[in-house]
Parts: sequence; structure tokens; C-alpha cells
Amino acid sequence: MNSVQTNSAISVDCVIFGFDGADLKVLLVRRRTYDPLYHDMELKLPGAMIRENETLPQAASRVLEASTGLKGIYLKQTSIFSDPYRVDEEELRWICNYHGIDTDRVVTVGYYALVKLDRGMLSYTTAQGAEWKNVDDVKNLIMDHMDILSDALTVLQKEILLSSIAFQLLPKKFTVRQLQNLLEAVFGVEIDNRNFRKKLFSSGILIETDEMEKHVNHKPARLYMLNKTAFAAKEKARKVQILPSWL
Amino acid sequence: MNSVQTNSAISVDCVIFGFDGADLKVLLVRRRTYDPLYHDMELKLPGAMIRENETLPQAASRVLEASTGLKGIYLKQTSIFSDPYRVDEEELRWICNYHGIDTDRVVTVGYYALVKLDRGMLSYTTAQGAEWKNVDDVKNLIMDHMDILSDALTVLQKEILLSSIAFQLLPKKFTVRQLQNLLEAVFGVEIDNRNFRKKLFSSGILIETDEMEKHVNHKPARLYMLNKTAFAAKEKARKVQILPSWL
DNA sequence: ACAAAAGTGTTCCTCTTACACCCATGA
DNA sequence: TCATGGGTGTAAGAGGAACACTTTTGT
Repeated sequence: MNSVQTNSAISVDCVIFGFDGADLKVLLVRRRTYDPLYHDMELKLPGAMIRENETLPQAASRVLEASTGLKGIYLKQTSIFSDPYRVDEEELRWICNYHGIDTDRVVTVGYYALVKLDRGMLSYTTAQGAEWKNVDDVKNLIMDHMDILSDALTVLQKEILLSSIAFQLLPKKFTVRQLQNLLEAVFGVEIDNRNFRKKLFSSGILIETDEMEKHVNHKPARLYMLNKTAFAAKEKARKVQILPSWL
Repeated sequence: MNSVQTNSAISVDCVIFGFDGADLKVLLVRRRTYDPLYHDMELKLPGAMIRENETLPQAASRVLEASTGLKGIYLKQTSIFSDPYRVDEEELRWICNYHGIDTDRVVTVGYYALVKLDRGMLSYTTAQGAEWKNVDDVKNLIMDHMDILSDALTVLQKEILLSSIAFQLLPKKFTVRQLQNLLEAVFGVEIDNRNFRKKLFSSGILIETDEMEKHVNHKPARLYMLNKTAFAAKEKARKVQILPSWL
């Protein structure tokens, strides 16, 4: 069969990462079940079908706003998942029925987003029936959503080394340890705290506040803010890496 | 208008890079014109509509084989271009007519591929009516094909630092200078030849052959091959980079 | 003989890494 | 007073950057 496919439906699925100061989390929803006996309580990534006159980034923003109540959040495309059989017949029938459409194929585009996991966010998302799971603990998602998640994590790892997106996951004022924990969680490695502080402070990208952590039963840590101007300047000044890592 | 879009056509466009030992090139084709008076000789990236029962990578491979005669080449997805107005009405009419389809919207997915630019390849592609242009000299492509090209170049730069794809652009036996030229062309920088050789040889990823360049009017350079085993071992042994480049 | 690119070592300096103890707080 | 994580400096070694001359070939 060589005919050109013209009635694909395109969807977006969002991998929404959050960080609570210790662990990297991802926002999952439970599918409105189409057969309560067999498919109750299945977890998936939040997603939606693309609408007419809407770009994919717009569709992803819409999903994000519906899930978190937030606009203008960092959002980035990862991969597109196009296997004609990624959605089996039963799923397809359910999808067509649920959206009131008729299509032979659903191609999906992955996006990932980063949000600060504070109390407001937690109460909003739980009110929506969504839940934050530790990324390491997520095991079974419907369809190919596990693939979409792993893919997003890989992209996050690459991006976090090159841009300031790490700070999208932290509150405005944060401790050095929180930043270190974030990097350790994303990469699953340990970092030497003394060397980390040394580099971090000498980089000049932090502004020291005069506030401290409160109500912790150990010496309270100082809070810092990102110096966006300094970061941007550094970004600009950094010469391209020339030599491949395989040398 | 909030209705779900169900009749999108999906296409792939391929950015096929080649390297001739000095400059980085890209393969372009001239669109079969739909109005000889106004649209003669417009350059575009080779592409195709996705067919039923075909994944996007399969469609991209098909385009690649049609353009270069080669199978099993390195091929990687870049981004998806989904602006509902990326194809204007006149273009859309032509596309529908040309493919014998009826659709309101064409979303395209970018791929990039790497090929060795030898005499065989040159004669094959020119016989197809395609042409290799210096990447730096490409200025006007139809629709958003310039965006797709820049995007692919950015991805190539990232990938070349991390994997062995550079060698996909070189002949089996190559000189140190060719490899250096390739990196310089891709990044637009100069590399110190002595330091480069030092690192390259101490990395152990090259196999020295006993062959030399021929018919050059200067001291002939030795030819080397990639030691894939050594490369893979190095790849595996390399610990993840932990510290962000912004520190 | 000349032009053009190949090939070759050393020095300096910066950056990375490894490592252990005292401090401030809440319970 | 105890448990917990915050905060601090140094020394040794590895790796990166800068730099100039001789060699081999074709014309």
C-alpha cells in the first residue's frame, strides 16, 4: 500500500518535570477509562489532539496550562513518535470516540516542561486528579508513553548542561544544596560539595541574599538567586566547544 | 475554531550533508515547477509525503535512497515544523495537485543525513538533477526550508561532538587534515594542528595504514582508518559529564 | 629552486580532584 | 547534648594552549 496518508491526527504529549528540593518528579494523569473492568486507573502523560489553526507548541502550551494552571513556562519539543501501530485498534477506537473524530492514525509529538514544585502547584495538580511521581519510580505507562518520558529525560540532561533551565525547576531563592541535589537527581551521580561551591561562586552567576533557610534542624543554609544578567553575559562570551569529547 | 484537526498530511524533508575534504555541502533539488513563468528553478530540500503504514524514519530513508541511491545511511530526526501557515494557499494547491491528495495542512518533519561525497555520489546526484551547494552559500530556499537547514546544522554540531558520525562524512581512509578540516568547516573555527594531532593519536581511535596520499604537490599525508572497536570502548568508558558548562 | 602542506616537542599555566573538620540549629 | 546538614582551604597532578622549524613532494 503506497498511497499517501492524509488523515493523520496529530497529538502532543507533555512530560512535565518538577523538583521538590530532593527528587525529580514527573506529572502523570489517569486516563478516563474506556472499560472500567480492564483499564481502570492507567497512568499516562498529559496530552491533547492538535486543533485547526494551532501550532504544535501552542497545543503543548494548552495542555500545560490545563494541567498546571501556568502560562509562559519553559517548553521544548523532543521527538515525534510515528509508528503506525503505536496505537492499537482498541485504543484507536477509544480515541476516535472520545474526541468525536475519525482517523486511521495518531502521530504524537513529545514536549517537556519544567515547573517549580511549590505548595500551590501541588494543590492545583492534585485537585485536577493528577499526581507527581518520582521519575525513577515510573514503570508502566500506557502506549509508548514510557518511551516519550525517557526521551524527554535524555533531552533534559543535555539541555541542563548548556542553558539556565535548571533554575526553572528551583524557587526564586534557593540554597546551594538544592541546586546540587537537582543536578545529582537529573544525572544520578554524586558531586563533591566543596568543589561544587568553589566553581559555583567563582562563576558569578549567583546573587547572595541576606536570607536564610528557616525551621530546619541543622545549621540553616543561605539563600541565593540567579543573576540572569551575569548568566547571559557568560553564555554569550563562551566560545564554542571545538574539540569532540571522543578525543 | 476549536475543532480537532484530522486531515493533516505529514511530510519529511531531508538535509543531506556531504563533505568533499574541504567544505561542508548540502544536497538541494529544484522543484518541479508549477508555474514556469514565476517559479522556475526554485531550490528546496529533498522530501516526500508520508505514506500509509510507513513510519517517519522509513519515509526519510525512502527520500534518501531516491536522492543518493544509498540505503542504511546515518539518518536522524531534527524538529517538526507545524505552523499552520508555513505552506501558503498557492503552495498548498500545488502540493495537493502534485500528489493527488486533498488536505488542509502539511506538517513536516526534518531529518538530516550524512554521506561521503565521492565521484560516484557526485555523478549519481547530478544525474538526478540535484546539486551540492556549500552550506555557507545557501541563501534562498522555498517555504521554511532555510529554517529546516539551520536547525539540522545545529543538531549536527551537537552530535558530532558526542558520536562517531564525523566519520560518516569521510572516506574509509582519510588524512588527519581532512578530519581537522571537517571539524573546522562544521564549527567555523580554527584548530591548532599540533595539539589536534597529539590528542587524536593519543586517543587511540585511529588505525594507521601504510598508504599515503598520491599526486599532491606537497609532502603526501598518511592515511588512517577509524578504529571502531576502540571508539566504542571509549564511548562506553566515558563517564557522564556532571558539571554544567555554565560553571 | 620553489611552493605548499605534512609532520614533530616543550613549556607554562590553568583547572580538576581528593580530602577532614568545625559550626549553627531544632529536638 | 546530640543529630543533622552547612560551610570552609590546600596540595598534587592532569590536561589545555601557545608556539617555529624541517621534510617531502610536484612543478
